[in-house]
Amino acid sequence: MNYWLMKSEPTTYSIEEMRRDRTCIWDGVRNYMARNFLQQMKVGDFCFFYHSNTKIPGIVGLVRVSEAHLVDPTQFDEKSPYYDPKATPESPRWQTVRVEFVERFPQIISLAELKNYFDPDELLLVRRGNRLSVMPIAPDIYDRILKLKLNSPANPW
DNA sequence: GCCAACGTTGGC
DNA sequence: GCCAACGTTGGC
Repeated sequence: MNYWLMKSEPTTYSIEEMRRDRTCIWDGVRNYMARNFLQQMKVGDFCFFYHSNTKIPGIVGLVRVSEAHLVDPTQFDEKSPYYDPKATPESPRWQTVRVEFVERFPQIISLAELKNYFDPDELLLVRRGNRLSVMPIAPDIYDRILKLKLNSPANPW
């Protein structure tokens, strides 16, 4: 079992939409390192759902991989903002996964809180200059984040 | 809105 | 293959 964190801007796709849809294809990732992590995901892996580029950035819920090794269909769609003219159905460039909703956390675990509790060497997310939208989470760090969720005082979101 | 950090592109 | 220019991410 592996653990991950995936970022989404809530104006693009939020945890509320994820809860409504129950499942979605995690399309639109156009960074090779992030794609390589997506390729390593297995059915049943857990992913933290992170809201980025918003007033209070942070982890807002949990999803689970329900299908692995999917071809991202948006790369072939000329009308999609994620269209990639260099990708063809014969040799696609971008793979991804389908995820299913698990839970929306009662409180956000804010980036500020995560920075307080974790060192940059344990959690990629709080490493300076990090821009990865898909990243691995070590199992022990995953457990500690879940405990934070239970213990963290109510904060606004 | 600013800007640091970083990835990508393309000329050479 | 180098590297300057440019575009994007995303916190603040």
